[in-house]
Amino acid sequence: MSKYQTSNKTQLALIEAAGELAAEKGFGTVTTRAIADRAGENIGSIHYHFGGRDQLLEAVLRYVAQDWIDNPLDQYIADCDLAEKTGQAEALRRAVVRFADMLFDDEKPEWHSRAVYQVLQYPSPLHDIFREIIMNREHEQVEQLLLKIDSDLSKEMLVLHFNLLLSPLITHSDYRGAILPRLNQPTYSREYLQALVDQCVEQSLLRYRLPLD
Amino acid sequence: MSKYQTSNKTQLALIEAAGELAAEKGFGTVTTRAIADRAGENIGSIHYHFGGRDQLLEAVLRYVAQDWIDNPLDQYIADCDLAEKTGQAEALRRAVVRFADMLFDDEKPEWHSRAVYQVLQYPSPLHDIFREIIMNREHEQVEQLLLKIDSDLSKEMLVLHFNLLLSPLITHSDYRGAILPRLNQPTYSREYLQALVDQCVEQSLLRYRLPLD
DNA sequence: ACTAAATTTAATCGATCGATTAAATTTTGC
DNA sequence: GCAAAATTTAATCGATCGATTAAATTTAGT
Repeated sequence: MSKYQTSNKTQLALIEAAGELAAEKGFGTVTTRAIADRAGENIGSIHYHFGGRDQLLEAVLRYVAQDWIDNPLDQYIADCDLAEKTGQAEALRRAVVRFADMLFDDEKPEWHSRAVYQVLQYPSPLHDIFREIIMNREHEQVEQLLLKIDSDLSKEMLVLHFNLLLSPLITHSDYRGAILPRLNQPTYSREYLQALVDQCVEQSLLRYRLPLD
Repeated sequence: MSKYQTSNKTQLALIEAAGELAAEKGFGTVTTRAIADRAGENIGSIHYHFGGRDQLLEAVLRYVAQDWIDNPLDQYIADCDLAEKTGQAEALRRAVVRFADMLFDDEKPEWHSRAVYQVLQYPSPLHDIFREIIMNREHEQVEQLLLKIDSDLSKEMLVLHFNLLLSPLITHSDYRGAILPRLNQPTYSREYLQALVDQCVEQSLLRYRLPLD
């Protein structure tokens, strides 16, 4: 298995087609036929390469997860002096910028961010896999930073503050289909995203009484 | 049509069953058989009373929407003097409290809030209906308040600030299946929700330089 | 209680789902 | 370029989907 060159190309085409469709219609409603059609491949190849529909969707999740794993927060804030208030403020900003990059960077296919978070909405095997391979790591990275800023935060409050910091980004990703029409824009403009990031950063800097600049 | 007493009871049972299932698995994956089974009714009744699966799901949406329509923001902040900073601050708090009540009040069935926002995630007829009957009204109410607080806000920035104000509540509703396990709690505790609301209010009071108390 | 209308029920329709199979084709090492 | 392995393909499987139908039952006015 997986000996010939064409195998990889087929698998990638199926993953990308499945990811696109999942982003458009949701993981639960994507059919093997629609995937095969968009990928220009055969239904049988889904089962040959992945074992079935569910395993292909899991592969989609792991494919996107790799992008998050390859860009850990640690490497974004490696040169920040977390002992200093100004270093903490800069690290907080970079945490927001990184998260926004992961969700809105237009060099990434849109389905990367669209496909990811939705699996958290309902109980499913994919839900558990996502929590294990992405969400836990993301929370731990951010919570580690928040603890440097305020060591009094309990485990409960760390969960809350994770959401206070990043939920505007998450809602802008999840509900872009509802928000963009209100903005009369086809995609978020660079200026709008900049304002979004700035406001996320500012309100957290205010919350932790860190220097605004 | 709709002449006998039993008709209303059957329709309500079907709406509630469909709402529960939609909240659990998503609108797209709910089947007529599952709805009929949970409601203790017959599949044929779905088509008899509503015309089909899609129309029943639309009825579910309108049923929940009525709860939002019956509790407009205006009546929550009617006695706030929006000309005064303290009145603006109090109105902002009540806007957050109201939204949290709509999403987390445990006197409402959980599926009310779980079912609502998910339809905004993908293009669909339900998506458009929801935007028309709920989302536009909610945005207008909050944006009207925000304009009283800061009349310089552009239409674009009003959209952004709506999300800055309320997105922590939205993510806590949408992702409760992912957040609650991190809190090791079956449901959000009263204390946690209080902290969530307080933080939402505080960060917006700080943003608009309104008095904290 | 009778009757006509409204509602509920069980059975069945064609379409489409994920999955499987065996044959056809392509790829790679030699 | 040959042979063996890997991959792709088309056809088909049973299960389940939303929808429909006609018969059975229930309801409400008289």
